Amino acid sequence: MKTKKFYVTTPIYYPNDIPHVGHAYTTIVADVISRFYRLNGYDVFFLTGTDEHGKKIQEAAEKAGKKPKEFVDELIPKFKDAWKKLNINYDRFIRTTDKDHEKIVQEVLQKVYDKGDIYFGKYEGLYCVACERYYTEKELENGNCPIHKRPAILLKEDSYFFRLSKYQKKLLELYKKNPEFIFPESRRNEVISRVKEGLRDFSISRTSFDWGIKLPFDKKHVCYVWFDALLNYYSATKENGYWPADAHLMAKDIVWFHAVYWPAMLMSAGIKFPKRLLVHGYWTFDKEKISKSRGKIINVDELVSLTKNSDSVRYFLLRDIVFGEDGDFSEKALIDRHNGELVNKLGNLISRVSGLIEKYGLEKCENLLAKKMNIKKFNELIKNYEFDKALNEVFSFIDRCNEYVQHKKIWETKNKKVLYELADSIKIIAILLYPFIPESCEKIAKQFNFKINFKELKTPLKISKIQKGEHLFSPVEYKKEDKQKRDKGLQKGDKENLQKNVNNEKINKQVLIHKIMEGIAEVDFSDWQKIDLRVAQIKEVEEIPNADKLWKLKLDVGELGERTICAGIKQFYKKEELINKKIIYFTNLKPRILKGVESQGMLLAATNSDHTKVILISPIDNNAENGMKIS
RNA sequence: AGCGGGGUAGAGCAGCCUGGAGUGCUCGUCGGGCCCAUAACCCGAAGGUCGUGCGGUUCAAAUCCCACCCCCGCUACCA
Repeated sequence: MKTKKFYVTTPIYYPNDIPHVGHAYTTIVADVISRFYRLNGYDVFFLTGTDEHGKKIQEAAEKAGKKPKEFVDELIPKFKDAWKKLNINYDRFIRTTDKDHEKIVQEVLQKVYDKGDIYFGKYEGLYCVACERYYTEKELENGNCPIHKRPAILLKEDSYFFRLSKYQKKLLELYKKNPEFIFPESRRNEVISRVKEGLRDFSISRTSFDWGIKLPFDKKHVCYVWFDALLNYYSATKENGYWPADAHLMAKDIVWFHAVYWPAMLMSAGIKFPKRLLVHGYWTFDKEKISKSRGKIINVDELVSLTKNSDSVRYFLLRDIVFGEDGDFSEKALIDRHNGELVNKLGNLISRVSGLIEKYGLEKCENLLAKKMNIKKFNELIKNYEFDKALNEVFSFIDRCNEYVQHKKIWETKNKKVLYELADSIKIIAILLYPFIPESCEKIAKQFNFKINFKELKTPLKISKIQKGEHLFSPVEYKKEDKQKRDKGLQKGDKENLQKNVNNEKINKQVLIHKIMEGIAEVDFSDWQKIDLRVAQIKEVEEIPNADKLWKLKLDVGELGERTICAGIKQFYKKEELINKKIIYFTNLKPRILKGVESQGMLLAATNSDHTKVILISPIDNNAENGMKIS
């Protein structure tokens, strides 16, 4: 009989990152899944790795005075060490610089090119001349380069594009036919509704740097990010037969690429799709977004050092949140679970039972206690990725065991049969928990003399000499009183008290709302001063593809030069009506990209409540000069 | 602005899809028990207008529908 295969992946990580709680979570989940399926007799292949190409790496390497390959070679151990610390048992660590990967990427590129799904065009992006690089809207600060504080300009570059737009229908069919393709469902719905809005072709090559895989049909170009990166999943298993993947693990930020780009690429190349994308949320740290710049990053070393136990970290991350949703990591939360659940419940149970057995011994009997553990339910929960609930099942069984010791008063009765039931139950607990906390479970197995596999679950534990041994987990003291946190708590409490007082005094809610509204509506003069309004003249009016409400306007703002904005007035004003008109322009509104065009501010217009009427505001006197300030 | 997620006891959550007494979990608080165990473990108690609407559907709403308020996230050629 052929054993069933199971192939699970993590995303490949950017090697210049420090492995932090987010990376750790994804990778641990993949490890838990792979260990679980292995225990169940599947032939598992577990892939992780790094994404090593691209301009950023090239630049970082130059800065360090190294060749890119040399540079990344030095970064890889950081990830491998992190995974070792967390007991991640992967089968291959793929690097996009691996020769077999590069070869396969080129093969696929050629296939897709031959099919006519790649065409030559121009890439347009926001470019800082001083840095000689493109920035994304997010990276820019008010449209300015974060380093040079000067505006980024729109620049064009030769590039090859992948015809993503061609695959809209086929993708929608894929989602419809395979509802399980994207998990959880909310993500699936999100993707579907966005794909329905239409797809834009995406650029797959660059000529502005050369640290990447060369396009087989044009050696001047190197393959750019996603096309190269996504293919790792396929290239790692093309030869060994594990493809298609059963589960791609990832955080929600890269769902779009995996749910849209990836299957479209595979369709084009005539390759089978992966079966499932497992999408999880973000981890915050003390309720704040994890970011390097704000110093809110918690790396794997720190993570493990908090409880000095990698199993605690693995346990915490899987137990604390519902898979798919966002979670908050805090030292206190980790330590609370470590002490409360691992030390006091599991550790203590092992300790007291092994101690009693050492003193009184065992006598075989039927394990009635085991009926309280629903193994079938546990398995179902894991197969549905409900790790928190699965762990809860085991931990309530641990509670039942602790209760059993208590109620049976073993220290008085010295009942060897009851002790046997407990020992056999501990065997069950350790086997079930093994995918989550492998190191501790192996210790238990050694202490109680059984093997960790699913067959042993049903095989009664054989009698052997059991000794008390060392503690599985040591309690950790949580010391620091975070001032900030206390302050936050106070504020929150105050707000609630206020609300309660308000209710008690039975103030008319309408009056209250009115008062609040007034408070919000009041603006300090200093707030007003932040707003820069100017007279501007409309110089050009252009269409934007696929935009039925927007005009792209070029404005002459006098001393501020020329600016481009997108204005939602297409339905109200014709081109001719706008050209050369003087308007009032809000210059320092945060720029944003609308339909692919950066809008650097907005114009002022009057509008009625349902927005069916829009009237431009214009200086009453036509000799108002461009760039004049409104104050 | 659009889309998604959330608002349940002092704190953190689950329950909602598939309606059935506010059910459950963890921490904290209070009382008791036990002495095998890592100051652990066991039993019990207090504590909630389930964001708002005396909103709608229903015999029945935390759960389904509608409106509103507040928080958080995402908005694609970015690792």
